[in-house]
Amino acid sequence: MTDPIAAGGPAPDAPWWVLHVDLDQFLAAVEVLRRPELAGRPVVVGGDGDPLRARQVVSTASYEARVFGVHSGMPLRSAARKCPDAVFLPVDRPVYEAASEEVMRTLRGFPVEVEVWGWDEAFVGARTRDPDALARAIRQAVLDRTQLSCAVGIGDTKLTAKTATGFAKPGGVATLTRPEWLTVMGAKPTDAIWGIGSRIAARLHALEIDTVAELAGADWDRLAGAFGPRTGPWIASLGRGGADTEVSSTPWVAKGRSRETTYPADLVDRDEIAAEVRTLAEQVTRDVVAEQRIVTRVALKLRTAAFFTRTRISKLPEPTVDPAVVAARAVELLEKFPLDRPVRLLGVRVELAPPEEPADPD
DNA sequence: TCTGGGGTCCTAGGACCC
DNA sequence: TCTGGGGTCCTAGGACCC
Repeated sequence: MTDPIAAGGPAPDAPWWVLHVDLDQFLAAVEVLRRPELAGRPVVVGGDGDPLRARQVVSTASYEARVFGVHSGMPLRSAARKCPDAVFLPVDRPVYEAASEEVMRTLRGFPVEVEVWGWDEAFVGARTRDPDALARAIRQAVLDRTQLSCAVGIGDTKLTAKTATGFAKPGGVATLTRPEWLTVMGAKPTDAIWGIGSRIAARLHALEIDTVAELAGADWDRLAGAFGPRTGPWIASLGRGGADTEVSSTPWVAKGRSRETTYPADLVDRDEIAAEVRTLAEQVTRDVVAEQRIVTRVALKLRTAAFFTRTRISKLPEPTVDPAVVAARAVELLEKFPLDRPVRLLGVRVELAPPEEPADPD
């Protein structure tokens, strides 16, 4: 029952632990909170909430909906087919942002480092002799303050902590450390590792590396040769439970911002395409100017009806905050595309100058 | 199942300069 | 003058994640 952190603050000479906090079915849970009558019902959040409209996908499904095989990334129409009785709701970003902020504030109430990883996730770093008590205290505090349930993974690296969370879901606490890593993960396929997706798994397979244990035993130079000087060693370290133990409360600073739209019907008219590009460019510029940031590069993304995606990017002669300048450059980039195919998606991304250092008062 | 939107980091290759 | 090597900047694309 002793909880050195909750009871007496941080323990400077205690071991460093990495905790991973992951909110359960976050979007759906927030929606149920604001509409208590939905409790216990299958809830699907995605797109504009219209399950009949094409080209929209599920953002989050409640556990009641997951039972029917509904999961994130699935087209909304498929979800509707699998679970016709589900309640379909539109994505409401400001509400999730506010709920997320409340959760993160709760975490920061502990004497720990808090590194936010999106709306529904954070890493927590702490020196403590009782990480399990800390994890349970965090879970309880989040539940008390926000009525939201989370799972907490405890580890000695970000990777082990994140992996432990998978075993803790929903709403529990689990621990995994590097000494136990191979016992628990060794027999699993390489893409069970956070950071290794289907493409890298396929390339590893070509090297006759199929399991986590095989990856752990793989030759580093061979991996560096196959994947490059940074990616190779990084993949090798993942096979052993990862090496990243750093958790930092330093606020995240965006390097870029983007706005993109998949259109319900393909665009074919050049002027219409240009007008949409202009709109996206002006929007994203307003977004970043509101955050007092300055645009240095402009990228245009275009996806055809056949799902062929290409990007063109260019650096501005000088940084700008002028939506018209960004829009003009984005439209210029459009000329680099043949525009001989129907367009399904357009996106404008801006890259940003590092924020100004706060002025020295002296 | 016809496939969203918003991010990050890494690699590779060409241009250009010394 | 027919040929090298290194460094930096820039763009395109790949891969991953939530």
